[in-house]
Amino acid sequence: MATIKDVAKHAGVSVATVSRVLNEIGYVHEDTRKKVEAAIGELQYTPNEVARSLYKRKSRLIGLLLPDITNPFFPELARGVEDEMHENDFRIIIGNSDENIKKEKEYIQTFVQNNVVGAIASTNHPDTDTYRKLNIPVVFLDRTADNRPSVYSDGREGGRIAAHEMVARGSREITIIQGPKHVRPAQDRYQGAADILSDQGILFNVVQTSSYSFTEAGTWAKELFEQYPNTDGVIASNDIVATAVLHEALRLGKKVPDDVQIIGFDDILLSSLLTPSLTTIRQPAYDMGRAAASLLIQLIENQNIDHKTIQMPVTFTERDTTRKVEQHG
Amino acid sequence: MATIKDVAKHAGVSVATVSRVLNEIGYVHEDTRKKVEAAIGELQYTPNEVARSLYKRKSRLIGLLLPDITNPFFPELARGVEDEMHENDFRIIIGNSDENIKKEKEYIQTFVQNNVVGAIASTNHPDTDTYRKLNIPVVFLDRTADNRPSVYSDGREGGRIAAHEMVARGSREITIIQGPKHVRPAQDRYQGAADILSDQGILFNVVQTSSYSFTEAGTWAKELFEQYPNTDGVIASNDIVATAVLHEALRLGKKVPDDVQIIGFDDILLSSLLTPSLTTIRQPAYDMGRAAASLLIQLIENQNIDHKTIQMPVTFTERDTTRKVEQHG
DNA sequence: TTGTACGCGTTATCAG
DNA sequence: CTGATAACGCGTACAA
Repeated sequence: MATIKDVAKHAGVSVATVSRVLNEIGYVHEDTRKKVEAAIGELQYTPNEVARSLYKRKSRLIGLLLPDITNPFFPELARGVEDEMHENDFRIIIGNSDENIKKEKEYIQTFVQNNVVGAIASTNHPDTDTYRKLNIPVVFLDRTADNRPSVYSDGREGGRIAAHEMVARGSREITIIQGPKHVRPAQDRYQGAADILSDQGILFNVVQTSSYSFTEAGTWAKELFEQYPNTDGVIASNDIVATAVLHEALRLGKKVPDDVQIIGFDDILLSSLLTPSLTTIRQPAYDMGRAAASLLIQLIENQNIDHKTIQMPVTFTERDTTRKVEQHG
Repeated sequence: MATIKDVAKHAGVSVATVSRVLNEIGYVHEDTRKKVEAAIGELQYTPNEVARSLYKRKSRLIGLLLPDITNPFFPELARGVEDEMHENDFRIIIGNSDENIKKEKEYIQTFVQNNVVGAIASTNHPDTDTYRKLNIPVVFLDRTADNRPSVYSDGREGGRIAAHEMVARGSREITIIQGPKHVRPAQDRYQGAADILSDQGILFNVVQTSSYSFTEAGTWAKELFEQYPNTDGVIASNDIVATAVLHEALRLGKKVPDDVQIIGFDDILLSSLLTPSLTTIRQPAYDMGRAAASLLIQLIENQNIDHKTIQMPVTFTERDTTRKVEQHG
């Protein structure tokens, strides 16, 4: 790898001059600029980001911490982040936390050790010292923190919509799957749904789950129908769980949506491909990723930020696990 | 952030001594070690990886280049890489290439600018200068390169198995979906299947596709059944395409697997959840990621490598888009 | 308009 | 066993 020194020698100038043309700063004569540029071309020189980073105490790297890239929801998020960052010449160091505080802390630490200029984290523990003591901007994505920059979708509203639509379509004994207690968006969804149902005086059961793993989801789905065999509507905490419920319902010989309606959350690719295809509350995952990246960049560049918190809209995506509502005049 | 200098001052020693205890190199008196360690603890000091990287001209970072993390096959790969790397204290800079040579080159360049010690790339263009001129080890993952370190699964054998099983289950007018021309594993699968079918003198059609996007897959699926309405067996280039074919077949009122059998490739989560669930040739994606990471680490540490090329086995995963073969005595 | 020299935080060499 | 100090590649005062 050629260094700035090589370029300087090759062009017959000093490193300072090379640096000037590189960074387009200060005055440099047109002729010498040409020489330098020629040298850069010949040597195929590209600046060493590490040296830059050391000197400036900041890199062009940002850290992205996700629970598990293997969960279909997160790649969308990640891709949104990546695209926006790439367009702005930032690169990404990525890590999977498995919702494990220790791993999380470890990653955040190596992020700072590598001089990242900011981080995007999807964490359930935004209020730990890990983040509080950080002196780089952090945007919380999906999993929210009060009064901290964050991008998330309106889970509560999503829950409300789900409940509302399900009732409108005739379910009367609804079961809400509550999702992991420590996962805030899951709780928001639950709350929203529960509120509506309570308001309308409609009976509902609650099933608590503790992870998003598909195999475990199957177990809970079984329990659900054992405990509440008469459930005629299930509001799941996400599409993975909804899928497990759908499979179990079908396995039990129930007709979906006639015997039991199901509404998921997220709208991952899978959802539209199931048979019957899954009605769900869609989160704009890709756009959330982009928004988070965009917000982080603003934070990094210290621009004035109006809204440090961005809530994205959620949309009812009607498919075949819910009944059609009659079109009256 | 505390620096080594701060620690030195705090402990009343020189930076050299701190460096020694940090790196456990050379002699250092037990007492002074204690002092230094105490200082490190109090100041919560962690070494600046950037400075280290600058001096040593190598970091603890590796680059991971994937076509598109949004394609369900790649997160598995990525996770395998990440887990293995994490266990060995390497961190990952990730990039999506979209199979775009320019983007690819750009990423590789920023990888080296950041002093990565190695890279894992899933690329269709391993033979470009981008990689040839690189003086860090690169492991090619999934997409293979001759005579270069690589990890891939046996696509040819997979194709053979698919053809064999499909014939054994009675299909007589088979259509092979060939997958993008520039994607080597797709061509291997095609070749394997075509070989078997030719050998056995069985008629087959070929449909060529040019991407793995799901929406486009739908179009090809339509074309397939328009052109070859009597097809009674489809060997798809991957599970995404197979899913599109399944949907189209069902839409046309065909019975699967009675009228038409379908075999996919990869075994992504989706496949087991479809109705009917998808018979497929499974690739051990996660393990492939881990193997690639492991191989790269060996390359980095310059250990003796016996097999620079690792071919992973592929397994026939029988589900419900193929008929059951009779169990004779 | 250009060059010299220092510092970013570390490691390694070489005296002591 | 420990401490100065040069060097890694770059950017920027400051001088010329």
